[in-house]
Amino acid sequence: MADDTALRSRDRRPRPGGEDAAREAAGPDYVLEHQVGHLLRRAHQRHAALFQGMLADAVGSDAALTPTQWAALVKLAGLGEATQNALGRLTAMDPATTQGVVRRLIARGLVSRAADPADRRTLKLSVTQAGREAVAAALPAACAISEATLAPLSDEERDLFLDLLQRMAFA
Amino acid sequence: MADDTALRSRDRRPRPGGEDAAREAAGPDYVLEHQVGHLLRRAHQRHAALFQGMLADAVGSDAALTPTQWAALVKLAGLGEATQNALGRLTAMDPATTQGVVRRLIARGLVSRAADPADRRTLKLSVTQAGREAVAAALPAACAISEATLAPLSDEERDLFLDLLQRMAFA
DNA sequence: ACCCGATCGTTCGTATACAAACGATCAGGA
DNA sequence: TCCTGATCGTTTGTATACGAACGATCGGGT
Repeated sequence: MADDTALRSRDRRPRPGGEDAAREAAGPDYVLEHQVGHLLRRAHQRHAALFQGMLADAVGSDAALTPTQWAALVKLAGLGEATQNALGRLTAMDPATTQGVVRRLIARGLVSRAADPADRRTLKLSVTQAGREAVAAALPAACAISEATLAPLSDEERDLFLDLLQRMAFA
Repeated sequence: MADDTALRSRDRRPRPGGEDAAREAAGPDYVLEHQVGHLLRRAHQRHAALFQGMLADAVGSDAALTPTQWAALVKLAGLGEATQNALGRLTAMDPATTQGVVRRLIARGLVSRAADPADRRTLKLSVTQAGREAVAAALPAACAISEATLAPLSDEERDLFLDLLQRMAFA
């Protein structure tokens, strides 16, 4: 696997045209750290780290939920009842992902499923009493996490950022 | 997608006090769609979809790279040479993730590894000739993808958004 | 009544992403 | 010298995330 076609990476041979070797290698003006995609990924990573740490501190690491699980649980709590795929659409998860998330929530006793006699394809999901208590217990932390994620910005910047981000997300 | 917040909880008679059932269930003022974390996740998803689609159109679905693979490849091309973990740190991947990404890049012949006699723990990575050609081939698409991701925003908004996002990502 | 396209939930395969633990190696100090 | 802490890359396990394919079911049109 270690073929030797590699070790000519640094033969910087300034061509008469004047193009620079590093620019030739990485491309002109393409700085990874300035690309939206990379910045979105890093910001999302930072939020996920804050979420995991702060929620575990608030409710205990054994009762902690992932961001995705929290999204599904809160959404379902607000709906009262929903089909699995419908819940997935409202939380931006595809059916395969939703299946895993819901399965873990059920395994924890936070969500229950029931067959729908009117449509035998679907599953009616609802939040159990333990699920409602979990939402109530985690809610203050969830708010604090959103706060902490936005901490680098001033109040006016937060409003502006959220507005622009929303347009980026739902375009 | 018409989101229906109208679906209220099922058997709820409005109490004389006036408190609403959905608020009681999901918590007051916590609207998932307004949380930074959720918006970051959706925006990141949208970018990933654009990336996959546009890059496949540009270089063919068989030669396409994932956003993470592209980040590692471009970064390594700019460095000329790097250790695996060092490359991971520069692209915000932990060692376990980096290992998988680099392994796939090597399997495609875009990156090569060499032992470092000075430090037998490390692996020196570099971009192969095929890797440099892949970078050159994908670079226009990469720029177009960043453009397309920012398309919902005006020019001034883009600058502002990137500035705020950078502070969110690197705080 | 039948058919046919759409939707439901599931499964498989692949690719991030991270925690945790591991052996190997390095660097520095007693 | 030896020891000790740090770093390197790897592996395992878990959790998103998505494409693709699947059988079951629904609904509409004929």
